[in-house]
Amino acid sequence: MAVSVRVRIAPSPTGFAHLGTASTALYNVLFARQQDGTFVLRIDDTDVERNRPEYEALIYESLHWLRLDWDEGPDKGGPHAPYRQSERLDLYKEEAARLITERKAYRCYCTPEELETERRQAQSEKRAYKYSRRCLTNPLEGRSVFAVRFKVPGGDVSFKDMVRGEMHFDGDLIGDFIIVKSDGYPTYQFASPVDDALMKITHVIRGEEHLSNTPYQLMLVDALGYERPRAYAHMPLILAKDGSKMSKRKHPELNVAIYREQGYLPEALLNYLALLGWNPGTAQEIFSFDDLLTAFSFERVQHAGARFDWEKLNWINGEYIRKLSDDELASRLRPFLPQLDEATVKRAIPPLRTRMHKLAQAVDYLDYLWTEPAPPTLDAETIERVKSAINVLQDMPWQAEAIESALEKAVAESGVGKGKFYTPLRDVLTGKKVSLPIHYTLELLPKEVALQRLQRATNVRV
RNA sequence: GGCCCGUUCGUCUAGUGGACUAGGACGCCGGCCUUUCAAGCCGGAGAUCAGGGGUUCGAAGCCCCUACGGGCCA
Repeated sequence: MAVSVRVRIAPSPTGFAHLGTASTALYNVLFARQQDGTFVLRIDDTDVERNRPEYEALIYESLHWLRLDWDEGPDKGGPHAPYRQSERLDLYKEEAARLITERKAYRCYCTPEELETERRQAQSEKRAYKYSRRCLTNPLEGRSVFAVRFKVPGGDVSFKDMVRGEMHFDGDLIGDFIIVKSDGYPTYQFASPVDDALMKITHVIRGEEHLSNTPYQLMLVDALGYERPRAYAHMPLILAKDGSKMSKRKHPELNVAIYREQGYLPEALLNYLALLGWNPGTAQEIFSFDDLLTAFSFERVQHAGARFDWEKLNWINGEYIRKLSDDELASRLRPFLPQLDEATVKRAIPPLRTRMHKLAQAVDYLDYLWTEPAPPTLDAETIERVKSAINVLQDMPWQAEAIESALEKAVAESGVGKGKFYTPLRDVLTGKKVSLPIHYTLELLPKEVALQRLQRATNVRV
């Protein structure tokens, strides 16, 4: 009987929730659900300098928003608790001690300066640098500060990558590396495979930046006598628009929170993320989560990094917005329009829905409802037209279609085209060049307010 | 410096040796619709498949080299 699949993500709480975390989480969740497996959230918070508990909360928040829920984690518990690496330090120490007794690791008392010298020496001789093993072969006396190094066994290290196929690395090229730093904290290279093994992770799905770390971790897994994960999957990186690596400072799109703030729908973001680096081999572009569940496979994942493109995301998001029911759209819009009551938001939806690629744009179309625009200066001719509009609107049921036909009559009588007639009205009502169709612009405003804005405009002469 | 991964329209990509005059999507351009802006519909431009050498009757796809980009280790 096959052991059930267990996957995990292990984000570090070092700042805002990262887009890469969302992307990796998506692939993990898809695989877990496809395999009827378990998705684990582990917090990698061993970097005491940079980690903060409030950042951990941001990770939860973003994953919840995207509905990428986990089965085990620090907040949920589970059979392999604790799920925070900072609470597992004793464990890493024990395992490191075990390796030392078994002579698979050793204490290294070299100072950073000494190591730097070694490294430079190697470089000047045009040799690939590997630690000299001085502390193994010729231990120093009288020092107390040490790190723990893994005694790399070397040899061929192979593993299965679900994206790239069979991978081979030459372990002889890898020098003895540090697994416990001089401050007593484990390195990523050590804590990660230890936890994966102890948490019975069967498939490691992570970003491509970890591909070359894999042989390090595998040798450690073997040395510790653990079972290796059944397979890995190294996902292509998300790159900036110019193909460079994204940085927190220069690329706000790394922060998952901004998508919510700007009115991207979580399901649309997920759809876009799935398409960055993966494709189904068909013409389909829009995928619900369930669609992804049936269509996704690692064989169809791209091997090269993909650039992030706002335009395509905007299009996908617009597609999702247009597909939402009126009620659903209204409720999603509410946080963006606290100034408006529910009924008004609902009435705004029909003309609004095709005009947004993100929800925050509703504000641009509707803020005239709570912000009085500056009255424009009109010429005498235009004022006459505004007056005729007032005239025809005055005894009118305040309803879009009725307004439209009334206005059309006024346009016909004015002898000018709709454009010439409506543009000043739009300006008077909203102060903008772009708005919803004029009859909706009017209808959404309370009748007295609309008439009063029009009236006021007729008083300002050139 | 060593090792690893990559390179098809501006972008995401299809492509697994003949169906490739290299297909789709976003974006762009033009038209229709139209009171503005969108949406929608119709049409168009856009890729000597990073470069070179091989293998083959035949290469975007296989092999080698080079260039460039990215990652990891230090």
